[in-house]
Amino acid sequence: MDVTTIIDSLNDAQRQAVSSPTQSMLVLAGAGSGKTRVLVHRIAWLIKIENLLPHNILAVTFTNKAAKEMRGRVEELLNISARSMWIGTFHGLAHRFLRQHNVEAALPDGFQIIDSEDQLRLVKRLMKTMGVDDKRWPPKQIVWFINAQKDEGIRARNSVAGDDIFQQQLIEVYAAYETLCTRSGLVDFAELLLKAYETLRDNEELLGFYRNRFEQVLVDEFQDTNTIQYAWLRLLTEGRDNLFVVGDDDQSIYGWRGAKIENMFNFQKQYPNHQLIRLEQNYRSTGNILKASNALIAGNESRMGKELRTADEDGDLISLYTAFNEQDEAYFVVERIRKWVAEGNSRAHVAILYRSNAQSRQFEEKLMATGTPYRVYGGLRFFDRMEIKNALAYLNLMSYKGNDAAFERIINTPTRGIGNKTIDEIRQVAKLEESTLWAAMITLLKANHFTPRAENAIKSFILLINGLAEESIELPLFEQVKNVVEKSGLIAFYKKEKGDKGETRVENLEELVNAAKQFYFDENNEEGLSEVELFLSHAALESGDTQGDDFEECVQLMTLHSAKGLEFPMVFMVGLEEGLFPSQRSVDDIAGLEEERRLCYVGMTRAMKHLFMSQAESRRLYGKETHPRASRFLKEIPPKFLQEIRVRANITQPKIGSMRKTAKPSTLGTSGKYKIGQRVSHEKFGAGVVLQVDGDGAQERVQINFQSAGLKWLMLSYAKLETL
DNA sequence: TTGTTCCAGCTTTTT
DNA sequence: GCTGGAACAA
Repeated sequence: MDVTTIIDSLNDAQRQAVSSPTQSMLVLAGAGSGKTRVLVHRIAWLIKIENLLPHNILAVTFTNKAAKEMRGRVEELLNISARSMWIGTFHGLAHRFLRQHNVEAALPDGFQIIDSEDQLRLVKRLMKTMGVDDKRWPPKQIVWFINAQKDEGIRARNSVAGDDIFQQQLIEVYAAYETLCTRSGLVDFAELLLKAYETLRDNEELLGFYRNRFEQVLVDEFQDTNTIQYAWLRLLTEGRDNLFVVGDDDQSIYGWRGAKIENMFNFQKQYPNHQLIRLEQNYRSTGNILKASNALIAGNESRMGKELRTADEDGDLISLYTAFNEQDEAYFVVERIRKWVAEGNSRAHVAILYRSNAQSRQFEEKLMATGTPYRVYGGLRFFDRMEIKNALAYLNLMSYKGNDAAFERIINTPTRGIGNKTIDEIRQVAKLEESTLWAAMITLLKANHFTPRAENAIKSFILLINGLAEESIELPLFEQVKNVVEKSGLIAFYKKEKGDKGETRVENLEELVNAAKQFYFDENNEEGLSEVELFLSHAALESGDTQGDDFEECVQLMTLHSAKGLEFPMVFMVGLEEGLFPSQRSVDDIAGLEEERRLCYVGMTRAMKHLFMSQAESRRLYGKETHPRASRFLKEIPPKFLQEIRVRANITQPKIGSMRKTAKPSTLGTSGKYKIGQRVSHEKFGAGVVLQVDGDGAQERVQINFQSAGLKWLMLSYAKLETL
C-alpha cells in the first residue's frame, strides 16, 4: 500500500486535511465538497502512513448509517478489518463505554435503554403519583426540560430555580425521574451521554487510559454537537491536541434540539494550535444552483465564511413556480416529474422537499392518482411500532425485572384482567417502598393484598414472565422472540383487532422474529452482552433507518431536515411561503431565522442539475384558507438565477372571494361525462360510484368509491375510466 | 373493557 | 380540518 491510493484522488485542500500529522484540525466542509471522503481517507492515512492501529482511532458520527458507511469505506479502501476501531454514534459509543465500565458509572449490570416514548410515559406516570398538575406542566415540556438540562450537563441537584415556583416544580420532577431511573436500571438517550461524560470526568484512571489510547479523535457533522458531546470530546483530547473535526456551520439545522453551532467558534479558541482547512470545491451542483445558494446563505450574520465553487457549467436556472393553491402546486410538481420520467429519467432521482411533514399529503394524493411510485421518508420506524415495542418489553422484563417502563407497558397487554386499580396499588407501594414495580407486585402478593381475581391474574403474569425467561435460556435468539410473541398472547391479541391494522401488526411481529433470525451476534462484542441483551440495545439505539438509502425506483418525499447529506439530480422545494418556510415560529428571533435560512441552503444544495422552487398563493392550513406571501428567501436569491414558470396562462385565476369554491370540490362538478352517482369501472380498482367531481380541464378529477378498493381520487386525464 | 365523544394542539428528528 | 389522547359511558 502506498501513499498514492490514499491521496491521489483528492484535491489540494482535501489532501492537506488528509495528510497532516495527528493534530487538531477544523475542516470546514461545504455541501458536496467530499466531507465523508476526507474522513475516510484521513483514517486510512493514519493507519497506513502514521502507523496507527485501528484500535487507537476514535471516529464519531450522528447516525448509525453514517458510522456504518464510514467503517465500510475505510475497510474497502485499505482492504483490512476495521473492527477494532471505535466508529459509532455518540450514543452508541457512550453505551459501549458504560457497559464496559458500569461499575465505575454506578449502573447495574443489566441496565437498559429507554427511548423518548418510554421516557414520556414514565414522566407522565411519575407526575400522576406526585400529583403534579399536567395542565400547568405539560409532560412533554417536562421531558424537554429534563433532556435540555442533561444536554447541558446539569443534574437535578445542580439545577437552580430560585423563587420561581414553576421552575421548582420542573426540577422536582427531574429529581424524581432520576431516582426512578436509577432504581429501575433505566438509561435514556441524554443520560447515556451525560453519564459517560461524568464517569470519564470523575475517574482519573479511566480518563488517562482513554486519552492515551486514542491517538486521533475524529468527528463528523461537528456543527451538530451539543454541549455535553463537545465536553466529552474535550475531556478525551485535553492535553493531546488531537481533535479532528469536520463540519459546516452553514448546514447547522438542529439548534432547536440542542446543537450548538458555537462549538465551532469555541473550538477555534480552545484548540489554538488547530489547523483550519476550507473545502470549497463543490462536486455536486451546477453553477447557477451553487451561486444562488451562496447568495442566499450570505444573508446570515453569524458564519465562519465560505464560498462554494464548481468547475461545472452554469446549467439550468432555478425554476420558480407560483401556484394558485396547494393543489395546483402538487399538480405542477407531479406533472414535471411525469415529464421528466417520460423523457427516460429515473424517478429515484427526484426529490420533493418540504418544511413540514403535513405537506406531503397533497403530493402523495397526486402521485397516487397518477400511479407514480413514491416513497415518504420519516414515518414510524420498525422498532418504534407499538406491537414491536410491546414484544420487546417482554424480552426486556424477562432479562431485567426492574425495568418499570417495560412493566408498565405489558402488565396488562394483552389484557389479562389486571385493571387500573390493581396497577395503581402496585405503583403506590413501589413509591412508598422506593422499590421497582415488579418488587412491589411481589410484596403485595405475599401480603395477600389482592382480590382473588386480581391475584390469579397476577400470579399467571409472573408465571408467564418467569416461564418465558426460563425457557429462553436454552433457545437461540429468534426462537426466544418467537416464543415470546406467541406465548405472551400478543399475536392472538392483535389477530382479534379488526381491520387491516391488526393484520399488519401480526405481520410486523412475524417480521420481528425474522429480524432476530438475521441478527448478527458478535460473541466477542465489546459491550460484553448476551445475544438478547445486544439485540435489545440494538433495537433501542438503531430503531431502523428513516434516512433515504436504498432508493427504489420511486420519487423521494421528505422534509428538508431529513434531506441533509443526500443529493438528487432533480429537486423540488415546495411551500416557499412566509409562515411556512420560514416557519412562523422561527421568524421572531434572528437565530431562528438564520437557522431557517440554513435549512433553505441545505435544501438548495441537494440539487445537482434541476432545482424547482414553488409557492402557493393560497393554502389551507389547519383547516383555514390562508393567503401567505412569498418566502423572503425567494427574494434573497438574485433574480438572475431565477426563471419564472407560468403554465396557467390560459386559466383565469379566480378572485380571492371565489377561491373557497375551488377548495370545496363537490360544488364544482363541471364534468359532462361524470356526474355524482355515476357508476364507473377502472381497470385496476374495478367498479365504483362517483362521489365528487373537482376542477376542470387537465386538472379535473373525480372521487370514486370503489367496491373493493375503497375511496380514491383520480385524475380524469390519466385514469382510464369506463362508464357503466 | 371497550367503544364513543370531546378537546387540545399543530415545525423540524436521532439516538 | 385532522389526529391522538383522555375522559366518560355502557
